[in-house]
Parts: sequence; structure tokens; C-alpha cells
Amino acid sequence: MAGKVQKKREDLRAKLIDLAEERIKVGGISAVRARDLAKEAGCAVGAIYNVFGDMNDLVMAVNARTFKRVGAQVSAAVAAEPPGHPVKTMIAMSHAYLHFARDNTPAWRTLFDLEVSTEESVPKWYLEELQKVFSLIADPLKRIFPDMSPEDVSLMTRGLFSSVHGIVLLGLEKRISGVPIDQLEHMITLVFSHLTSTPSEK
Amino acid sequence: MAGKVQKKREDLRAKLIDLAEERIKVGGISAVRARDLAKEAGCAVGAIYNVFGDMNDLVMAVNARTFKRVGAQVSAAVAAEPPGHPVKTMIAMSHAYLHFARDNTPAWRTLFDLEVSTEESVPKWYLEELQKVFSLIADPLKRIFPDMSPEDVSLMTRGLFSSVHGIVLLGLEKRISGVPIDQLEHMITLVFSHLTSTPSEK
DNA sequence: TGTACATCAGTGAACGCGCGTTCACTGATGTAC
DNA sequence: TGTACATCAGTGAACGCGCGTTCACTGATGTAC
Repeated sequence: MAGKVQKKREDLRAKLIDLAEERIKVGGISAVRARDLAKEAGCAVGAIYNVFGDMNDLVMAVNARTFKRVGAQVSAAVAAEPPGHPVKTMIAMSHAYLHFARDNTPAWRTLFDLEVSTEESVPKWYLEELQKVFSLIADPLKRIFPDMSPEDVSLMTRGLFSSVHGIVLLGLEKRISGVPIDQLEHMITLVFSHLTSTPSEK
Repeated sequence: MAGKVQKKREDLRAKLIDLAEERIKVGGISAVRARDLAKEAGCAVGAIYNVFGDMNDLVMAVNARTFKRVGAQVSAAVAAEPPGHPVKTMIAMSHAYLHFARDNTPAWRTLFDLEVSTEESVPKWYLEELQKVFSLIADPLKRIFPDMSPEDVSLMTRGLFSSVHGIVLLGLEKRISGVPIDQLEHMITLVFSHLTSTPSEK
């Protein structure tokens, strides 16, 4: 039947990802420990290595989920926004990102805790998901700056994403920004609302 | 004389900071190891704990230096810019920050690798130095937006700092931004020249 | 200047902790006939 | 259906590594008289 073994294998895999996700949601990457996970999953430590090459692979699997959740939340924000106000749309997206990060801080941080070491091996799903987010940004951007060259749109897309990321990142660490979290929304709005206006416009 | 002991103590302290700085410049925080450092300084591991409470204190001492270096480089960029073009000044500052991060990546990263755990105990020098950077930004900002309320200037100052930080941070990780480092300058220029233009200006 | 004593920096082996990963072994599942 | 054998998931004690921190001890420096 070639099924029972494979089934169990897949079950274990799914269970491990679930448990790891739960742990990451609460305590971030450092809360994922082979021994604890095995105990919780009711298997031996070694079994993990039958299903994942590496603890890192497991974390990556959770990150894939987290990444999709961010994307979904930001997409939803875009969908909820009436079209025709691209600046408002971008602000709404940024707020959605902020809210996700605020509500899922450890999981969100884990997204960026990955091995930077291995220069290669950026997984396919990662690039795809990132591309989705980028096109979500590029879309309203093109409407705001219809005459901008595609190269500049691409650069600015990434630049704006990074900007929002930076605001959220430092904003969530009191140590640095010193800004109460409820003012971060306003901060983003403030920074972005000046985007509307280009010297050539109006 | 009360001097020989104290002198040695200060010498050791200075030597340890120098050595740790050298290591951090090359390999970041993980390159600072008590044993290695002691060996290099020609003292015992325990001696480090006579001078610093903690390895963390030592890293903080290095960070104080790094922080001052960033501040100096950004200040220099401001000084080199002719007055009267506040947007250009801000772009120049951002570029200076980018260059510092690019040329001092491990040391710059270490600045943000600190214990976030201890909610308190943000050292005085840290806040002071950060304040300097902020006022460096707020200054041209006020000239661009003369009618902005002080609260909003303060928020936007921090927001813009965070934005630049985000662009630099993600920009230096190929994995995420996918932007060649030589285009980062242009990216910053692009983002800033639009973020800071207002309808009232020309 | 000299002697006795006190202090405290300096020493480094040892402690303690946390953890990922391996590997020789076992036992359940699948396959061949 | 039954038996013999093969495969490979599952096991978990043990390995290995890295490291910060401690602590009983020593010896140089400082102080008191």
C-alpha cells in the first residue's frame, strides 16, 4: 500500500510544524528546541531528523506560514480600501503590516532571524511571497507616479517597504524609538501622506 | 600613591575595549569571547570581571564608540552640505548613514544586537547620542515643514530615521531587498525626494 | 627607611547550561514468493 | 493467506561544542606605625 509509513511521516511533519509554530508565536526562534519539540510531539529527537534535515528547515516551514499570513493581512487591507486613493491604500497597507508585527511580534521577528550565512538557498516560496508583497506596493505607487520609470518604481517599491519595515522594527523596540506604540500609526501616516505631492503635481 | 593599581586597572579596561572593538569590527558581537579576549590581552578570564561586570558591559563600551563614530560621520555630511537645501541635507545624512553601515557592517549590526531584555538600563550616553542624531534630522525637517507642530516634527524625525535605517538594514541583506548596494543611494534619494516634498513648495 | 599586615587585582581550572546532531540498535510496515 | 526477508522510520543516550561566570587561591601593591 506504501501508505501507512508515508502517512505517519506526513502526520509527524505536520504535527512538528504546528508545534513549532505555536512555540514561535509565543517565544520566537529561541523557543524551538529539538528536545522539547520531540517530547511534545511524542517522538524521539532523532525522528525530527527523519522529517527535516535540520532544525532550520523546520523553522523555515513555520516562516512560510507566517509569511503567508502577513501577505494575507496586507492584501485584506488593500481590498478593504476603496480604489482611487492610492496614497490611502499604501498607508492602509503599512498599518496592516504594523498591526501584524504588533500582534505577532515573535513570529514576525523570526522571519528575519534566519541564517543569513547561506548566501544561496533562498527558497522559492520566499521569493514568490515577497514578490506578491512588492507588487501590492508597486500597484498604487504607479498610480501616484504614472511617469516614473519601471526601474525607479521597482527601487521605490523596495525602498518604501524597507522604510515601513524600519519604522515598525524600531517602533516595537522602546529602547530606540521611544515612541509609544499607539503613535506609530500616526507616524506612518505622517511620513506617507507627503508622498501624494510631487513637485510636478499640482 | 593609590595609583599603580588604578593605572593598571584603567590600562586593562582600555586594552579590553580596544581588543573587543577590533573583534567586533571584523566579526560582530559573536566574535567577542571572554577566553579569546583574555588570551589576547594577556590576562586571565577572571580579570575581565574585575573591570567589567559582564561581557555585555564590554560590548556596550564598544557600542558607545561605534555610536559616536556614526554620529560624527553623519554630522560631517551635514556640515559639508551647503545650507538652504534641507532636503538635500537630509539625503546627504542618509547617504552618510548608509555608507557607515556598509563600511562598518559588523560593528553597526552590533549596535542593535544588544539585550532588549532589560527594559530599563538604557545608558545615558546612548540616549544623548541618539538625541544628537535626532536633532540633526529635526533641524532640516523644520525648515522643510515650517508649519508642522513640534509633536509631529518629533514623530516624523523618528519616522524618517527609522525609514532610512530600514532601507539600509534590508538593503545590506541581499536575501531580502535584492537590490545591489550601489543602487541603495539612488533608492534613498528617490524615497526622500518624494517623501519630503510638499504641495506648498513650488 | 623598614617591617607587618591588609587589600584586592589577577589567576585559570572547573562549573553549569543549553543545545543541535549523531548513531548503533529495535521494531513496525511493506514486499516477494 | 502465510512465511521470510528487507527496509527504513523511530529511539534516546551520548557526543560535541561553545561559552559565560565563579571562586578558592596567590601575590603584588598600598598602608600604618
